[in-house]
Amino acid sequence: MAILGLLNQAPMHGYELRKRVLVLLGGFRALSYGSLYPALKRMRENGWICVPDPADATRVLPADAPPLTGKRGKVVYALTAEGKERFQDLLTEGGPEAWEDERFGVRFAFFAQTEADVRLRILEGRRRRVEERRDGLRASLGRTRERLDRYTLELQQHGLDSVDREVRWLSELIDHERVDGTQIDRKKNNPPASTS
Amino acid sequence: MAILGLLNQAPMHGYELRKRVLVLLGGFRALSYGSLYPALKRMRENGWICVPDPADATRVLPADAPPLTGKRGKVVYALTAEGKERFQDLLTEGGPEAWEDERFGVRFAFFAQTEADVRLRILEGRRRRVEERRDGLRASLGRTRERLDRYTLELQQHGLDSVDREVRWLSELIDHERVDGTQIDRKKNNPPASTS
DNA sequence: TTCGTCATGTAATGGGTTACATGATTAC
DNA sequence: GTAATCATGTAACCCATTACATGACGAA
Repeated sequence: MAILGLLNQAPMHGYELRKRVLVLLGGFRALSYGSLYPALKRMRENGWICVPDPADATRVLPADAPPLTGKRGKVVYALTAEGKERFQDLLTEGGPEAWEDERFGVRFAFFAQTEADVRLRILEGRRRRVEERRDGLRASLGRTRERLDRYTLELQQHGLDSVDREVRWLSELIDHERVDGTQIDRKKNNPPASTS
Repeated sequence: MAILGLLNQAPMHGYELRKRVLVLLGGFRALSYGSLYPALKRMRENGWICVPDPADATRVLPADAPPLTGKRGKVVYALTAEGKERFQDLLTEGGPEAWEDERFGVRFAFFAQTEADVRLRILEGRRRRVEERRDGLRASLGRTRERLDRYTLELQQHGLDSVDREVRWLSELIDHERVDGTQIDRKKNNPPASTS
């Protein structure tokens, strides 16, 4: 999704993509080349992305052509129509896939392009998820507080504080969304315009 | 390390181990069976853990024996001498392996059994690591603040706040360690007693 | 007696990383 | 000219998950 979303903003080559993904996800850790390039290959085989001919932008290089052995240059990728469609589909998903830890970050990074109702659904789902974790942690901490050594206690407490903070953050975002949402709802009586 | 450390506290069977690991790591996510049991198998082959005969605790079941097909019971694992040694070695590690994200949590969970100087080294390494991330994030945020949409900004800001909080947490722990450390150093002029 | 949870395990699969190999371009 | 970084890719590997298969035990 990160790749599709970035290519949706502008065509670019793999190396550039890698740096952008890194920033997008908060500089936590870069995608390795051994992961990035095969992914691009697969996406190309799936027809989601293509390599426009630099000499003639109306033409697209065939999917199996350009090893360009010996002299490799930059390979600029662009989204195809299917790729855009696929990205739009991902943008519409509002189920658990969108709020579990692995994807929430990427999902959130493209919130500006996500419909208001989907945003709200994801934020609420995420909050429920994090609240569950918080309650579990709180319960376990309450049960075992006496038996734990200083460090384990410290670790669990810090973990609890962290999820607590995340819940508050999400709640603020949700409140904000609700305010914006009602404002918009009052303005438009027609279905949400698909601003593609 | 989690498995070795838990078995170092008391022998137990796989299922129990799984629950304990979950609590140890802050309830984030349980180890899957497909990961746990093969790991136990490997550790047994390595001679780190063994299965004492329930009928006669002085005897140990051979490593290849107990599929017990048809009627399987609980398989209680215990650390061997080599296993304890291996765990002690892990406890002594104070390099990057100990402060990178993947291991710091587990490492910290066994701090009560870790020497004071190793603890300090790990905490300082960890802090450096998180500070680096914070500075990178801050710089990137400063550079791109104007061009970012509300949500990306919100995400990066929240990330920055999180690492900031972690740095403060680590600093408090380090201060605390330093105070305790000097107190202990004053008391004992002899090398640190190995309180095994 | 049936449902939930305890309990152990394997096989297929997926997704990532590391290490390697190559070469272009830029800055000093 | 040479070091750093840009740039693309492959192959081997590691490690975890999912899905599956089996069965014991306690409570309703």
